Amino acid sequence: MQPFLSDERRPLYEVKANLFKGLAHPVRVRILELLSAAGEVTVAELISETGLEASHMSQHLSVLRQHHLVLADRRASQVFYRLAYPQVADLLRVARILLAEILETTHDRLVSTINLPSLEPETAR
Amino acid sequence: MQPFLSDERRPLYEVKANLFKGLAHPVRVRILELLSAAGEVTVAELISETGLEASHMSQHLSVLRQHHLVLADRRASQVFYRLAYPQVADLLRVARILLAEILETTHDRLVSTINLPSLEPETAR
DNA sequence: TGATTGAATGATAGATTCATCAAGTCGTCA
DNA sequence: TGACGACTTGATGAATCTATCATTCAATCA
Repeated sequence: MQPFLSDERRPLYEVKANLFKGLAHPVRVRILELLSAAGEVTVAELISETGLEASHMSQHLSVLRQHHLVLADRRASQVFYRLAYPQVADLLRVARILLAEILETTHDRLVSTINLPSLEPETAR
Repeated sequence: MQPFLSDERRPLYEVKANLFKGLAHPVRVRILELLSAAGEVTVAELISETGLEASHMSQHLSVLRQHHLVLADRRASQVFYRLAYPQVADLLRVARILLAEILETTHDRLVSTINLPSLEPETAR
């Protein structure tokens, strides 16, 4: 495993693919969205919000930390997480825009597939 | 496997994670970047550009198609690929911006780690 | 101090993804 | 037609990732 970007000679597309790997899990996306919305959240809140087992949550948070996507700091007995950069939220936003486009197009295609090749004559109308 | 977004009741963060999965491989990022830059590229060009084995390239192209990220069309004996949506290029761009930010911060931290806790007195200068 | 709660780490089996090779499809052209 | 070039699909072992359980660490408080 080498989710780090330490090696500056690594081609950009590898580093970029690596970033996407860090985002490639529903739980991690969910975490980042919660942090985007709330600014700062404790692990306990993340757990109750997602229903995940604590150690499982910790593992995903660890992945996000290794990818430099979130920052943690401990205050008293709790650990608070937040986005490491506002650009992380930008990335999620742009992804959502792309998905909206894809879903719309796919939906349209589906609808026209249903409507056009019908062998029956239009009923009523 | 279900890289499709057919199920509209699926929570958005799952669909989003799935999108990122489609992007989570250096070869696929590379392909998308080539398509972003050139508009339209044949499989043969992608192969010679990346040095990949044909079947391997095909598999990655298949993943990208399933994720609705690229479109293929056959003209004569060759198959041309292009981005399915300009927003795909946007996503790559935003990722690059985020990475630049991360790399800069990481680099700065590294430099200050090297400079500050030095026990030696500054040499010459 | 010892017990308790919040969180991280280690270990591991099961699931997914990747790279490679063999085989198949589709179009062109001799 | 049939042989070749351009791709795609299928199958498979190796590598990676995920979910779960057990253990450990860190801070609070009785």
